[in-house]
Amino acid sequence: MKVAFMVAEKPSLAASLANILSNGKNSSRKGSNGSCSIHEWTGPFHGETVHFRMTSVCGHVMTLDFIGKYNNWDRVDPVELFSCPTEKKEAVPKLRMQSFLAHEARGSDYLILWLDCDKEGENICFEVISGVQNSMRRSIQSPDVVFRAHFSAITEKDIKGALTNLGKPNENEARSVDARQELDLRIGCAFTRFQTKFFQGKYGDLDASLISYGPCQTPTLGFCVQRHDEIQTFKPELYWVLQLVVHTNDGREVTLDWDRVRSFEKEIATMFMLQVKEFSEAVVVAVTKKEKTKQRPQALNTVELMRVASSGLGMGPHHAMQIAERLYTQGYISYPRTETTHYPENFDLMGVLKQQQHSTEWGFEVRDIITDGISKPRKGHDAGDHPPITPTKLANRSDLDGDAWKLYDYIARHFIATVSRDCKYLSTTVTFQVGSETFTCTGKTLLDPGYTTVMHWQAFGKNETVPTFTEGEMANIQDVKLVECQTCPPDYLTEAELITLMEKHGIGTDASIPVHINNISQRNYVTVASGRRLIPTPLGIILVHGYQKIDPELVLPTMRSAVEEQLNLIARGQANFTAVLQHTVEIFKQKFLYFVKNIEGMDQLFEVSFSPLAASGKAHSRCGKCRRYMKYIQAKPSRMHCSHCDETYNLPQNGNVRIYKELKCPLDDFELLSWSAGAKGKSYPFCPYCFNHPPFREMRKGSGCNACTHPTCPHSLNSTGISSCIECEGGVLVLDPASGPKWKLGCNRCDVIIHLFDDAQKVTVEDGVCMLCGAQLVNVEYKQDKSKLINEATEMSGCVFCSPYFTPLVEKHRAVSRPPGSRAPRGRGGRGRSRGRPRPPKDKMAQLAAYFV
DNA sequence: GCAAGGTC
Repeated sequence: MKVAFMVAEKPSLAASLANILSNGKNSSRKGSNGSCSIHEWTGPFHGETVHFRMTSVCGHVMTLDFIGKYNNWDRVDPVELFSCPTEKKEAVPKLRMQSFLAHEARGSDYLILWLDCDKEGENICFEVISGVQNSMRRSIQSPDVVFRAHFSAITEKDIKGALTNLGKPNENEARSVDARQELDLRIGCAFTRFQTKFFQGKYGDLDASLISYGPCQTPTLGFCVQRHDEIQTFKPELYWVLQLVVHTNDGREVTLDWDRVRSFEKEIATMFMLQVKEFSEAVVVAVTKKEKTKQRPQALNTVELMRVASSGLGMGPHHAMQIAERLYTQGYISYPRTETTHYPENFDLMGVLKQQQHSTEWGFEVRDIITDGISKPRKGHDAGDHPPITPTKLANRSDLDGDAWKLYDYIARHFIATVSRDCKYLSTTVTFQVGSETFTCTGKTLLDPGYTTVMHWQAFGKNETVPTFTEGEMANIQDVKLVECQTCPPDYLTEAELITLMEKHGIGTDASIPVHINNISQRNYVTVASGRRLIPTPLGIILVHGYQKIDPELVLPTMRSAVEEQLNLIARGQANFTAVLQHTVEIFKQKFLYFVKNIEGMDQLFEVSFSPLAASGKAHSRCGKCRRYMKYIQAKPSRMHCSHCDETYNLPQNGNVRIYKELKCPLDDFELLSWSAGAKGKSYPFCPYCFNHPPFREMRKGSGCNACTHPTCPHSLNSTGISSCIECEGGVLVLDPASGPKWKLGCNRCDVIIHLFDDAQKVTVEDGVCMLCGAQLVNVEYKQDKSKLINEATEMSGCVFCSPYFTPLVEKHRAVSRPPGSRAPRGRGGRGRSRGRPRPPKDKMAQLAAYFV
């Protein structure tokens, strides 16, 4: 039987498609990469019965990067990034997606691509094709091997229709994405590296380990700074409002609105007031009643979800999407990333509604709708991706924790609102005449709350009704006065407004908008204030003003769409890929060169707000070259700076740096420092000079004394190493001599930590080795009354792994805040031998040799 | 250490 291999963009879609196409009769198994599943069934295709095998990727298979040597920030001039070679790498190496696809496609006759129907999806089609091309039974060049399914909704009609009407993947669209990737990479990285190195090399209090530039994040920041500038340059203006208070016939007071609203000239306003003051009564000249409608919402898409999460629930878009993702994988809501606000024609609205009818929160309202019949949802926009976001099963408050519940509550209420009636009210406007001047008052009377019973935050307040007046009635004027007011500056941009601006200008996508907002906040360009308003920091303001000074296009919101217009030429086959790419790269290279040449313009702004390196930080430890104190700059990235030598030395990050007993490095005379990521983290002594300029070939840049191969220095690996690491290949467990009284050994490669001899006064590594395992012996000393040794001994030597009297005092851990991607702890256990000791070296020199293989 | 775009 022939095999048709089919690939979707994500595992959930593969499952839905398989279910539809097989009429629910498919078998499923987990794929070798642990993330993707394979669904199989037999069915008709091209006039015969074939075996269908459907799986998915997880988004892009590949990612673009510069070839290795161009990733060295110290040796590469950023301008080279506009022309240097690039390569495609696996986007998530641990998924081993290429080999997974090649394996599952083996021996297939047809390849049917079910990727999302957008340009990114088209690009992923070709990533899949290149992954499976050697696995197919026939060449992918053959005309009837590779097919593309085009679908605009995940419905039975659409999906089955797509299978019987297959097309071909669109190479032009895919190529336009290739071009976009290359442009973003070259432009973003060139500007980012240049700015970062330039300003970090000059200023000590930037508090930013990275000063990034990007075609999406920078215009995003631009919006926030633009509002800041509007606030700063705002000049308040005085204006006057004529306020009239009349009596109703039941004795209440009503303040009326002046038809002229306001006057910016006091004399004129005063003149009107004097005219009105001539009268003691206002004539009711008209009472108009009009039925008005507040429309129920359209079906929910991602951007609206993020807006409401930010403005209504106080959740940032990034956080909100993480929670939405979780609700989705737990089966509470439908796929949360979609642009569509229109339910598919055959969407089972009643089915979804019925799931909610026993809710303790909104079951009552739901049952009402079921009884009265649902209102047809408003027409929305169908982007052809996923259906709108809806609940998919009932959750009660106790099923979900805080934010997850808040988000689910909103999604459910929003859905119910879309099938509810509109809110209807009567708007009554009473018009009063006083001499030449007209005044009004307007009130609302609720006729039908409709959807606002479930979206209760949109319901009317109680005091919005207007008192009854009848036409021709005379109302007593209680008071006439002129109120002096001032125009107010706008407030800072809310996150919700920013999302709207980004959407409007096509900056980012529904999936990347939260990422860009998160970026500008994490990079310290904006802070999130109360009400989730975004206030730019001095750094953010200077960056934007700097671009505006040198080349305003760099921060213009139109820049992204201008580039995309070029890319669309490729997508539509109207221009040659290479020609467009070269042309656009060249433009940005010229912009880059101009920016570099004129960086002084931005630097002048930095000078005003930031302090030069030489004036930053606190005197700390001595420089080995000039013997003067260097300054410790704490702002990210923390550094040491010698103002006399005008040198900056990088430091290990994310921990505390202290002076280590005023000891010195024998090689360069720099004062030794000790770095620690806290009591449960890693720690080691280091020389600030060797850390940046490793003295030995085998020592990597960014290493401490625990990786130094100095033959005699008492702080080197040679003197403080105990044994090869019990977990990783090639690492050595080294005593941190500065860690007491919470003594610890740490691996100099991985994040294994061994806590030992708590509260001991002194721990030293001895010359001898353990006869059993070859580890260096250790000597421990306790104060008399603090001894934890057997018989309250104050001093003892032995092997931390093999000496039985030591084992109760030794405990293995993993450093907290271990780097992402590292393996999870494998449980407690101090004795390496228990898991099969990985070849303990026989002696110190062998140990060193083993370390550097 | 960098971009933006997919997705987990």
